[in-house]
Amino acid sequence: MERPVSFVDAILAPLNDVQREVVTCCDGPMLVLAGAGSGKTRAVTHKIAYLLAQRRIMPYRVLAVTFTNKAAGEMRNRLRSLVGPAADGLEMGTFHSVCARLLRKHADLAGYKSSFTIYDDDDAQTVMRRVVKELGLDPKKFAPRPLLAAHEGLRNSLTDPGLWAAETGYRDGFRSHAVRVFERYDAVKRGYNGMDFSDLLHLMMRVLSEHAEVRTHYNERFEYVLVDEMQDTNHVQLELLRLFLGPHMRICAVGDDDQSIYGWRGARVENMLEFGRTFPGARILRMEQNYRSTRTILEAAHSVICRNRARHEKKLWTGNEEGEPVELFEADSEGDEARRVAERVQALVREGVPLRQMAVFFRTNAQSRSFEELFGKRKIAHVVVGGIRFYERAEVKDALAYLRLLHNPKDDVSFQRIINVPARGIGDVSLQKLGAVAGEHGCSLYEAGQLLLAATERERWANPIAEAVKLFERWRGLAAATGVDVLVKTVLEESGYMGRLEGLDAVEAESRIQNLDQLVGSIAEFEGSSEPGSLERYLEHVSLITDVDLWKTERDRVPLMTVHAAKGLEFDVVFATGMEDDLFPHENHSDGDELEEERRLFYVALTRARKRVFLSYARSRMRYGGHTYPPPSRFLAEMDQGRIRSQTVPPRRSFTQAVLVRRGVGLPGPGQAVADPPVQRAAPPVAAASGVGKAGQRVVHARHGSGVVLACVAQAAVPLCVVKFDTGVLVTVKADTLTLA
DNA sequence: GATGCGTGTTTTTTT
DNA sequence: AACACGCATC
Repeated sequence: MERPVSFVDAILAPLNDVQREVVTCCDGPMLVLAGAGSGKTRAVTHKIAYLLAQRRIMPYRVLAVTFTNKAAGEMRNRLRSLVGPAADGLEMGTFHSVCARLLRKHADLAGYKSSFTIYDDDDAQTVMRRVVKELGLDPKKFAPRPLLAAHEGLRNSLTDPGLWAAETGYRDGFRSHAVRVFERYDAVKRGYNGMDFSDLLHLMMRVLSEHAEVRTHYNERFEYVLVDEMQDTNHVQLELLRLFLGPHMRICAVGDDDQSIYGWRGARVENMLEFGRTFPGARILRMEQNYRSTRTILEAAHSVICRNRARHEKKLWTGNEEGEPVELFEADSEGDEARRVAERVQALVREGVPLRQMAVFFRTNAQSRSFEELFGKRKIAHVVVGGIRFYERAEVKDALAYLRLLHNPKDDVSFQRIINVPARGIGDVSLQKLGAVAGEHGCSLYEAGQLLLAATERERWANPIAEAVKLFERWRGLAAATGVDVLVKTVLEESGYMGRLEGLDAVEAESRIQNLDQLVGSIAEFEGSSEPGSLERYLEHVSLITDVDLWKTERDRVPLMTVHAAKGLEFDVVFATGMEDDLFPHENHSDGDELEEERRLFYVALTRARKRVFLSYARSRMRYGGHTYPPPSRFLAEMDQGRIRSQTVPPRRSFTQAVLVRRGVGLPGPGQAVADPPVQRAAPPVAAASGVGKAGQRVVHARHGSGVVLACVAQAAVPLCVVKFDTGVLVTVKADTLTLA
């Protein structure tokens, strides 16, 4: 074998032919269709190294967009080992973090101050609720969640709200009211100097498109742009790419249409499929050799994904060994499922598989609980990745709200969150009055508080506020002079927040204190946190970080996560759990394009595994506060049955095949049967005069029409039923409002 | 102004 | 089952 003779040769040496082409072609637009496990991260990393070493591009002239901050971090680490400290100069991160960073410089052009706060979903809901109330709309009809979803959807797809409101079928005025809400929502946020996630993308786009000089600046600065996970970019993100590039078109996008799982968030596979039209003259390369999984796993995954209609025909191949069959087990309940998974985990540990090389996947966060409980009992070291995020815990948010307010005094959301926590005698009435003062002077609540503090005399209600502001002003001085680590500790102590928790001798207070300690610890770890002026960087960091980013892979614990969170990761052993037909595919996505997305999600789950896959489903599961008895997932039946080893004795014809036949999908090839038909045990009897009270019954409701009972609970005099109506809505209603169909 | 109870809604996935 | 909100009470 030839020895690498130069640095560039060393970059190219470990690559296969396609990868090498990806790395060395740098002149025009390029799209890489990279299958799961085909070494795309390696290709992209080496390409960046090549750009720096061979093309002599300055690091800060390269923009690399990744899907998560963790991916960016890992890429940077790998680059460090290739090119050294030059890696640190790259402009790299998620669309959101890159935009946030750049917007700090151009905030004025977007009508903001550069100290803007980034609102998470929770904060955004608070603002939305306030707006709905202010406009005098019915908060039941205009719930914050759906409004935010619609608002974000419009923005991500670059849809004009006016056109949206005028769409036929929505003449009841709901949409036009909604548009008024959106406008006010945006204005209020701006007044608070706060941005939500979609603002980061949207405002950046506006700044670039409306200010030619800014656009030209970045067109010239970014000589090369790389995008990972192109299949999960949305309309604004594509627009941002075009604006960043300008005329030169030196872009390399990497993606896999089979792994597009964020359609619900506005992601458009079309961004990838129509890449050649968007960027004329694009080279399109395919990476179809898989280095990750066994042949069995790839075959199994392919046998399911190939049933999707909306996809490019392609098939991964591998030189890896055939490996073990995919194993399937059936459990009685979610507790039983957790028990069986735990047993396998322990068996694998005895075989020498490290815990961190295994992973437990599920479709919804709620499913993590049974695993957490059981793993805890069995002393199996584990970590829940995602779910209730660390930074979303109330006490952590409180602490951060203090910091945010210190940095951005216009942030009324943070102000209201903590001004009376701990209690300082500032109630709703005082806040109303303070709000009036703020309205009079056209300033924020905190600024109004500053006015009160400065006033020579004031009414009695204003005293507690002035006192609080006085305290805050001192901390603001401290913020300018010391690091974030010292600042939080001081704030938590002097505000009495810690003291209040310590006084409360509930078990819950204990864990809150622990979380705050952890927060302080994590701040201390944050790079440069002890330098003055690091507050802004820290706040931006925490706003955009996720639990996946935070997850410390070096600790030997089994990660528990949703399949969405598992994107881009790989493990020796994967447990894909909850393979039931209302959970995975999710009941809200059981046909059409949405079903195809669920199938891709299933494909993502399987292709995370290097060596082994264990699938499991439960015959009964607690959901919506009652029992459900879902059939096994149709994906199990779609899978090449020859690749499955079932732990239960196969019957003549499997239940899953029966499901498939019933659904009119073709039977899988002649294969081994899948599993016993689940015994449809009768749900515990729930009395109802009408005879309604069992999962599975078809019922009729006066308002919603006909539907199916998913679950029943007999907690009140009249049992409650969770009904999935044919219109698609899921509602909890009293059993006596239903009649049997 | 704080606490507590009852009621209604929610749960899909996340930057 | 878990949570948020509203209302009533202390």
